[in-house]
Amino acid sequence: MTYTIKEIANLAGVSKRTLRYYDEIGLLSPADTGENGYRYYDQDSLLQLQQILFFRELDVPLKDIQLFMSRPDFNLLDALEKHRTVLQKRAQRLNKLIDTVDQTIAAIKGERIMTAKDYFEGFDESHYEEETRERWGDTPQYAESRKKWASYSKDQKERIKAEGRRLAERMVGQDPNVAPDDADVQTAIGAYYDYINRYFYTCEVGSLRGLADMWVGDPRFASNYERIREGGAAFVREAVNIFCDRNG
Amino acid sequence: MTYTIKEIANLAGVSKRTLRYYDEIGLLSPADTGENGYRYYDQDSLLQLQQILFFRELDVPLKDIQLFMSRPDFNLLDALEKHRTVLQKRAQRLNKLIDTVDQTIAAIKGERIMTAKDYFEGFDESHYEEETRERWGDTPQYAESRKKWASYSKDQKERIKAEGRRLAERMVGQDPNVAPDDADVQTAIGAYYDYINRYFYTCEVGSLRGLADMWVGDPRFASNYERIREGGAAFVREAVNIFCDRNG
DNA sequence: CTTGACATTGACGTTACGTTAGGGTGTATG
DNA sequence: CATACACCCTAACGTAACGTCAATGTCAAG
Repeated sequence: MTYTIKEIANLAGVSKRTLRYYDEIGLLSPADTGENGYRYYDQDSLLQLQQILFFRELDVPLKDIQLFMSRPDFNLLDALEKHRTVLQKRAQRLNKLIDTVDQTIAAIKGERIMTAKDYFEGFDESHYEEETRERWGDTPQYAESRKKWASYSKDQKERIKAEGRRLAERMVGQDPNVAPDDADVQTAIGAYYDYINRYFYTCEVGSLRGLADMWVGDPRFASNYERIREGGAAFVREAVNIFCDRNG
Repeated sequence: MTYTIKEIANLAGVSKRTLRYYDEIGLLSPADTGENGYRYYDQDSLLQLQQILFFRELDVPLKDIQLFMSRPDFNLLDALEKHRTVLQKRAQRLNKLIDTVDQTIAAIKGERIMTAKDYFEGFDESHYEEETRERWGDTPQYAESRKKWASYSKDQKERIKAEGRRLAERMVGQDPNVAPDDADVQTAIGAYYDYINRYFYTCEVGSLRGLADMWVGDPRFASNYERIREGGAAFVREAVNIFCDRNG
């Protein structure tokens, strides 16, 4: 199923201009571009756009969204659960503001005394943003990947993302007959490890185990891996564990 | 009680730059400016800033905020109650988004089937903004005042607001001895009526009754009027009724 | 084969500030 | 009395995330 730009715009409730802009900055490229230059989106574009809109809703700058979603350790389920808690915080904040409205009304009617501070209860959201940043990694690794990422051009980013997809696919092997300790597979994992260190953040070999665990639950990886072999993600996890045992 | 720019910024949780900017565009001028150019704010500034922040929270453009708060029919209590309902709508919307998160998680786990539209439930807020506009008068009068307002320079706006305050004060009379049907008072009301028609929107004489009713409950007018006479707002309302009876 | 609803790429405009840069002010302290 | 230091100012440029033309190409339907 493919969608024209207007269809996806109507579905998601965003403007066509927004989608072109997201394409322009490399945040959301169409799945396919026709001979005529028309943009065509697919099912996966929809999920990506949904993620983008969740981040945007939470006031994350588009550049950061791009980084988060490109990082090797980005995980859909994890992201959704983070969105959930931040959305709840937001709802709490709105209720605080409603309280402030009520108190102000009462104060105007003379039924209540308020301090100057009370009039602004709920407005200052700085500590919520703090939490968001914390959640999305205000860690040294995050800082590092952010810095690196900022130095890449749009084309470079595009190429890095593509390379990530290519390397990820190589890890599952060429055909269903190879074993997890196959030399090619192990080499591919090493290449992926280098990829992370080169383009994102410095990490230990052991960190790969966590990533491999994630991939098992992530439909974006799973569906790709299943095309090669049944239980593709589990296979990669096994291979990664072997790699870590040998090189950790 | 006066506040320096830093004090008010800390109280409200906004930046000093924001306050300077609001001064620059004439949205919130300091109560007083020192010889040295320092901005000094007072209690009333706090209430005004709170209003601004409520509007801003609801994504109302600063230009519109300025118009709304300058209009003769702006009423604090009314505004607060409108904010309240819109804030509640927002909270509902957030809950919708949380639902969408949960559904998406369930869909990823294969526990649920979603249509393309379902993935974006809660994002499109256009109809909420519609409501906001409706509430704040997507009426011919609103359109008129908006158009007029847009044509004024910053200085003109400043002068118009000042004239409004001046005319409003004149309506309560010079001293506690004059009667509501006093010639000067009635002239002042006529001038205020002209003021509305000239600078904001075309209205019937009878519309003044509604305004006068509002003023009785509005602390900003009340406190000004009380300085001249006890029950100043009620006095003005009576005078306005007489004016409408005679000129309606 | 034209009409009308689609699509495209520039390119400039806008909002609401953030961010220096360069400099004056006010008060506490050595 | 100087000097540190925390505060204030204006002026000016920069930015994010699009909105809004303008000029042009494309495609399905009548």
